[in-house]
Amino acid sequence: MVNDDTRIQRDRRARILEAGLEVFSVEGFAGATLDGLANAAGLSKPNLLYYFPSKEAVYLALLERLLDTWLDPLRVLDPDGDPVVEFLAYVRRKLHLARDYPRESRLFAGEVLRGAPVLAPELSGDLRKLVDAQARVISGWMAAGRIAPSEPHHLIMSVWALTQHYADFAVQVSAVLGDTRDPWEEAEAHLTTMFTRMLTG
Amino acid sequence: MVNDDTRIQRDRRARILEAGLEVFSVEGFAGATLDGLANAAGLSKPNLLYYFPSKEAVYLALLERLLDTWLDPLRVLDPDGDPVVEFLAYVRRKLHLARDYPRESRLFAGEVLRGAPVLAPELSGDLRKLVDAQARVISGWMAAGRIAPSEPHHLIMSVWALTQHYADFAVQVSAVLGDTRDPWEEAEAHLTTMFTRMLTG
DNA sequence: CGAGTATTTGACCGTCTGGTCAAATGAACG
DNA sequence: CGTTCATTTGACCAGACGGTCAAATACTCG
Repeated sequence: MVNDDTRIQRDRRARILEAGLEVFSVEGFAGATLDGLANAAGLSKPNLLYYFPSKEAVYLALLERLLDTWLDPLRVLDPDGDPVVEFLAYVRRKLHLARDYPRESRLFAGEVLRGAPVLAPELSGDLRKLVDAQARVISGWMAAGRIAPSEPHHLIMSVWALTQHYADFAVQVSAVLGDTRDPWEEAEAHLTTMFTRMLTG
Repeated sequence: MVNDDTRIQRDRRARILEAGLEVFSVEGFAGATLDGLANAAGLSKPNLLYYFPSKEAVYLALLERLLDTWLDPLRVLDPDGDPVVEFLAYVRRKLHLARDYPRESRLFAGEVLRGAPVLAPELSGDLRKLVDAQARVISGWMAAGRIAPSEPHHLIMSVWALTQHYADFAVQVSAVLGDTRDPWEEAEAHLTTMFTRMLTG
């Protein structure tokens, strides 16, 4: 049969990856167990291993998929648009990404925290190229006097640091703000203010 | 003998905590092993357990000690000083803390990432009080028109997010900046610029 | 239906891990 | 020196963990 990917295979793999996201993002790679993974996926352990050869394979597949979903919305920075509008749109996109995909954010954070044993090559490869490209656009804006000068790479990293913080340190954010407030809504206002001032000098 | 803590006990406990910091900050609680811990401390496993009853006890002792060293330099915000100078000094203090104690920073980050199973009470207790106090000082400055208005809690969290980022995501920072640059020096300049603009509107 | 393949599972295994224990060693002191 | 207490250790254990395997079950299609 030429059919290489049956409906059931797609379904099981998807469920395993979903479960993996849930488990790895909370327990970390070391803390997660095959039993827990299988349980969260609603499968028996050997059944899970029928679809992925090992725990590490699930983790790898997850990280691989992550980088796509994660970096893709960040590629668009139109050099010809209004710099402040463009940049603020970028900030909002990144913030919404953290808000809507907190597990992905934490999974990524956990990897990098441990020294990125798996993701290191991607970081100094694809990621760096992406940042360099955006830094060039921003540099252009600054050179043209359209936004206040600053260090573009650090500016971009500031966006990451600030947006991811709300996802990765959600517990701390809630503890500090209290339960009655909406961190994400406030974050959007705050970051808008902050980066507007940063860019307009 | 009235002496309840011999020289050798202090030494061993200190070595264990030092080893724990090294190991837990890289491997996380789940990833760390007693053997690895004992090895890093230069002790045999049962010998380590002679000083701490369990792996968790080492972790707990570490987190407990952490909060002191970690939050203490952040208490000083003089309401009567120059707001921008005061706040920038705060930022620098926090940045140097992250630079000089990256393992502590990562240990803390790992805890909070996993939902702060241990530290949660402290976060909504001591930490929140500390932040509230500082937020009040900042609010006062804003009300007096001495700095541009913004949300004080988020302003403070921005400092944390940005400074810790350079320690917790050091691998990513290096990957993005390349090996020839000095992240910490650049970070200090960048954060000075950023928060100056933020505060002066 | 029946043959053949895809999927699922219970039982099992070797290894690692956190932790125990009794015995050995070392230090202090009269 | 001998006694006493603190420290250290090799040997050990029970449970968890990652992973295997052969057998059972479900599914597909002629």
